Amino acid sequence: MPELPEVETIRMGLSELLPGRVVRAVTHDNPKSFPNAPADVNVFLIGAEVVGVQRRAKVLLIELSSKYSLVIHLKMTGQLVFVSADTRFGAGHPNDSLIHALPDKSTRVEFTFTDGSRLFFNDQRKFGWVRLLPTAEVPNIDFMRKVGPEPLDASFTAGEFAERLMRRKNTSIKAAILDQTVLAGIGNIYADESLWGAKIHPATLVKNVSRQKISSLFTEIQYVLNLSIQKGGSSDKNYVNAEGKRGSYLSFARVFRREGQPCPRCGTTIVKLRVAGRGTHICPKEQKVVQK
DNA sequence: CACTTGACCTGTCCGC
DNA sequence: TGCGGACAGGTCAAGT
Repeated sequence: MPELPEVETIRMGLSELLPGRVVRAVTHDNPKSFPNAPADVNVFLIGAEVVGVQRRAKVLLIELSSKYSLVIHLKMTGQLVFVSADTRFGAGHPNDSLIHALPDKSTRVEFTFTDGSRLFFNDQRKFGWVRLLPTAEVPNIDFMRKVGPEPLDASFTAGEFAERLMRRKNTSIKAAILDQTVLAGIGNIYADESLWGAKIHPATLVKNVSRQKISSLFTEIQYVLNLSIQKGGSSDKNYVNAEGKRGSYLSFARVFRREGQPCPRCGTTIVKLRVAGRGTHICPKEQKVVQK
């Protein structure tokens, strides 16, 4: 669901759509989805102009002229969909990519801008959240202090990757790369895809993965993340971009959700198992658990 | 401290 | 057809 490529796709969309717009009104249906005090919202959100949109790990940051920022985590089923003032929902209209009208029953927060356009935070399962924080304090929240480096930053090296992995040397390699404090942005889809690319069994203990395989995994992680950003991310059920459109990475996926189909490299039937408490997809011939 | 499991939610699918 | 249970998977709290 929303992992680094999906959140990055939304960020790119929103950074074209939001800057310059001024918030006129905010409504929310669920305190958990937007736990801020109403007083803060009235003073620092209403009337503020969007300055820019950033991403860190799987978190979106919408920076406001009030020196506050909206910090948004989509968790599993979150969506951020922008709708212009003249949008008509449904097939046959110029902007008919949205399947149904918004707000819908999953809408948790609705932002209305002064020009009549709107931004919807939809979240079926209510795991995601929106917070309003002083921009200067964002780096100090727990999540930001603990989260690891961005895998697509030019400064992130295979050496640093290996070093950070070794903090989790007695756990499975899959659990380690899903750990956001090791590196940022990997979720279940890109974990399986990159481990297949590097021919590593997800249950292999980190300490038993060779240096060469770790280096290969580093390359594969960057490859699958970049490819997915190119394809607009992975849409399973819920994910859509800032314009309500789906991404197409899953039609290029090699193992994820492809149990019963042939491995694209060797033709062996892909199997699904459970590793680190998650559904996990592998080629059983090419990905073997290594023990030392 | 290192690591694993369960909880948080809602919707869908599968077997009986 | 209805109904219970498993499953989906990001993160944090609680347990071993």
